[in-house]
Amino acid sequence: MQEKDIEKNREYFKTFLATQKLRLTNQRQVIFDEFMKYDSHIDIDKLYAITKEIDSNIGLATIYRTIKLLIEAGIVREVRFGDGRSYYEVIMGKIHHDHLICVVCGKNIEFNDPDLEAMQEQIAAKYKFKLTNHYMNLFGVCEKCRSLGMG
Amino acid sequence: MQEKDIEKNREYFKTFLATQKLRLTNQRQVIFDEFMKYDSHIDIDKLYAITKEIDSNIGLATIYRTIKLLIEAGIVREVRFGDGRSYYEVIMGKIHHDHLICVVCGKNIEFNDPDLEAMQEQIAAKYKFKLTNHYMNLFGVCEKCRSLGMG
DNA sequence: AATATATTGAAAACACTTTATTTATAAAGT
DNA sequence: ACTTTATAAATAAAGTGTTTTCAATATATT
Repeated sequence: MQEKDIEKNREYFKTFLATQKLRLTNQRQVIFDEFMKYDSHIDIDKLYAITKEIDSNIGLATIYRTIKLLIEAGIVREVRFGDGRSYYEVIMGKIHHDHLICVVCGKNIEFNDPDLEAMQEQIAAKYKFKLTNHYMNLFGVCEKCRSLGMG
Repeated sequence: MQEKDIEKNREYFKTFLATQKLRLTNQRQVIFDEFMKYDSHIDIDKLYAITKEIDSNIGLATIYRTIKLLIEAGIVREVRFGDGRSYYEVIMGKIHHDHLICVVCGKNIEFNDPDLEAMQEQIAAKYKFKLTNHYMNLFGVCEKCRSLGMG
């Protein structure tokens, strides 16, 4: 993400905390910053490892709690790729994207397709739903893995 | 599902077990039958409860193990709706469907859209992926919940 | 029948996540 | 500044859902 987008999100997070009468503690700042800097979906362990390098006695529970806050604030969302783990990614200030995952090598491509987005809206409208969010994961085998005969 | 489709799947499951040198035990039969009869995504607890009524000392571990077999056989797939639980649904002998979920009341509509399926194939082709499967969940608020002012 | 193999339920182990408790920190009041 | 009060933190403990272990049992093969 661009620094100006990060800055916007930081302001939003501050406002969110303020309205909830919560504090912007140092731990929350570190977690927020490292999360925004990381430019892809990240899992708890990775985020824990990264933030622990900045502030060595940050707790795992605090990571969980802060991520929950970020989700509540609408800055972040949870995504899953079928490996049982939860991943988190920034959504605020970014255009929506879906995932295309290679089941052999695990390569994970983020893509955006406006036509697809439009079609999803149409489907929702057909069932008289007002969409709030959506997740789409396409699983397959990438070109490289196919050329290596792996599927 | 129609009984003839269930029968087909049963045959397939039997063949699958045979090729793996596994046995079609009574527990596996009961779990298979109840799963097929249930006409929507089901979670472990529910399946456990249902099968336990048929055979009162069926174990939870056996449910997990049998579901794993059914997934390996390609008869069933796991789906998740963001509530932390895993659900399972029959895919063999049914056309693919996606899910439209009301975030207020939890209503879960299964829908199939051929145009959408085609578009997914196109996207995969663009990235030179060979699709194996895909999951799409649309989250929103249904008409009823909106009319009640719940979102 | 004897032997080998697969399957089971129950319990233990496991991984991920949440909650409870005590301690530390920050804000507000004096 | 100093005390009071409230909030957040780390750590540890508890809670989930799922998988694995294990001894006992059932099924198939010789």
